[in-house]
Amino acid sequence: MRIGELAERAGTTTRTLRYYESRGLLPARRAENGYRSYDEGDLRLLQQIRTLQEFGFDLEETRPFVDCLRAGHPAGDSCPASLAVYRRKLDELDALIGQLRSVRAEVGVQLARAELEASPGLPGGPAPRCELGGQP
Amino acid sequence: MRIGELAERAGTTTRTLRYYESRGLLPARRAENGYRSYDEGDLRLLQQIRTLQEFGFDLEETRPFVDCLRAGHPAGDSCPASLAVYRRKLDELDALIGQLRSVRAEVGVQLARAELEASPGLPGGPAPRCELGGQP
DNA sequence: GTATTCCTTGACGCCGACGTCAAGGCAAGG
DNA sequence: CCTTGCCTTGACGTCGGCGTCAAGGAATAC
Repeated sequence: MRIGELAERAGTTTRTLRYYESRGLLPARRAENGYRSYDEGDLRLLQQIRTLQEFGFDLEETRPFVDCLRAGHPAGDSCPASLAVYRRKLDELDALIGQLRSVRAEVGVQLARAELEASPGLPGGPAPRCELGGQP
Repeated sequence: MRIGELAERAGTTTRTLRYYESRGLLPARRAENGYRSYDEGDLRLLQQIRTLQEFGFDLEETRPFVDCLRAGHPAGDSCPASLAVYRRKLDELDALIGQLRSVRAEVGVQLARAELEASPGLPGGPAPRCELGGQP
């Protein structure tokens, strides 16, 4: 099949496929007229790449999976190098999620504090007195 | 004070300050010789920007806080526009954290499955038979 | 004077994963 | 023949937040 059909079947664009090829990730055979030519195996490679990309993997991180498939293994993650990428990604995700939760908590605190300071007294009720060390 | 001192006191670089000025975020008065001139108020504005940046706010998102401070309010988040940014950021963080947790779970599942398929039998023990529908 | 250090503006570089436009080739249909 | 639609390579643009270099002016120390 040609590049347009492969792109459509994988839900991506021809530009993306040429980009992958330029990165050495998905090289293509050539027809006599110079057109790129792909087969079902290439579609599987491409689907592997796209799946990992959707998970937020860098292109370079998908390379072990692609190499693994091309080496004849049944799945992209049948090779130790792919498992190593999985594990590294899990660590990255844990670290990132931890940071984001920390930031979320801090922003939440700031919002609560700012809202309190912005409402010195609500209509219909007395404002709570929350000064420190107070026995009035 | 001049740009170098302000940058150092805020823990950033002169390039960054000129960039902020180019974005209209932190304009500077000029001394007679053309040098940028800042005061303690500018340091406070800059600290506000830097704090939010460390939280992952875009530069544009810090603008309401800076405007609020410049309008004479005691804190950058004393204004409704700043609170709105806080709330929007909280929503963004919640969404992002949710996505990342989902991805983390999925990657974890893939890793576990791939590890299982990679170890058809451990040395020292019989491999667990987990085929479907089996009464041997 | 001169050496040093600060300051100025301007402009290009970077990163990742492509988007977009340009100029042209090739195949098929009418 | 002409049009349409696919394909080719090449090259520049995008986004954010600066880094880095270049060429030159200004203030201070010696």
